[in-house]
Amino acid sequence: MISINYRDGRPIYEQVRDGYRQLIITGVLPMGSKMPSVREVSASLTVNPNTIQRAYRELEAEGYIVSVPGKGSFVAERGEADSIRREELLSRFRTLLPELRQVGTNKDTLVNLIEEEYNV
Amino acid sequence: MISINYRDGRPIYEQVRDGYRQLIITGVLPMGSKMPSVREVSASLTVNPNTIQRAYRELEAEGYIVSVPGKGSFVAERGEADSIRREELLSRFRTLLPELRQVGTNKDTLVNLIEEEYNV
DNA sequence: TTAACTGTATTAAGCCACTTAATACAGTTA
DNA sequence: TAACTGTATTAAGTGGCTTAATACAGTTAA
Repeated sequence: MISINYRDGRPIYEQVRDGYRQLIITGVLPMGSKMPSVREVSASLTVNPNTIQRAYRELEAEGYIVSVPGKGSFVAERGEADSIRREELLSRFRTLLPELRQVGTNKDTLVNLIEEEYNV
Repeated sequence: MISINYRDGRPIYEQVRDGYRQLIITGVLPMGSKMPSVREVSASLTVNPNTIQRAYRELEAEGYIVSVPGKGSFVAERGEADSIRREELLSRFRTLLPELRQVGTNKDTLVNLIEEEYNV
């Protein structure tokens, strides 16, 4: 379902977390669908179960999945999870702007990039 | 001159590097001016000299300062350094856009943030 | 009911980046 | 000459990430 990159400096649990978050946000994993079990992901990626557990724990804290002992983990209803994530991304966006301006980035350059993104 | 935050998860050398880069970009440290010596910063922040040396080494690699053994480190001419940094920031900006869109961020929200930033 | 699954928790160990520490060397400057 | 500068090296400590080996409780299908 997802893949990890050992040359990536980021911890494996972050790569797993971000990978599944992306699958959920893009709708590849629809609401209510069952996530692969911790042990399944662990086996398919040849990674310790504890590492996957940590990724799932964080996804649950973010509101993207719901874990039920004995049953499994399931993709949660979105909405609140998205708004939490949106604020996080907007915060990074706002941080980026003054820095871009300081190094001489043109305003139109940025607006054009946005136009391109939304005109697809 | 700058401060570091131990609760921040980022390494100290990154905080020092980013802090001085900011001082240079904003013009607080003008072109050609002398940077505080590695030992001075080390003493004022109560941090090992090697840690500061690493921050300076990276700032020099980025083109923001020039270090001369025996004389000191000096703020370099900007231009090339800024363009390297600008591409770095633009890359992050481009990465952020599809993610923001996916979680339902409105295009005008982003454009307005840019307008505000540049209308100051 | 039993067997095989599920999430969850714990303890111990290893690895590696970051950091500290203690020196050392060469060039510069007052 | 003495005190500064950047730079380099080696050794050790710390903490986060990861692995490993279990264990427990709840769920589910045979």
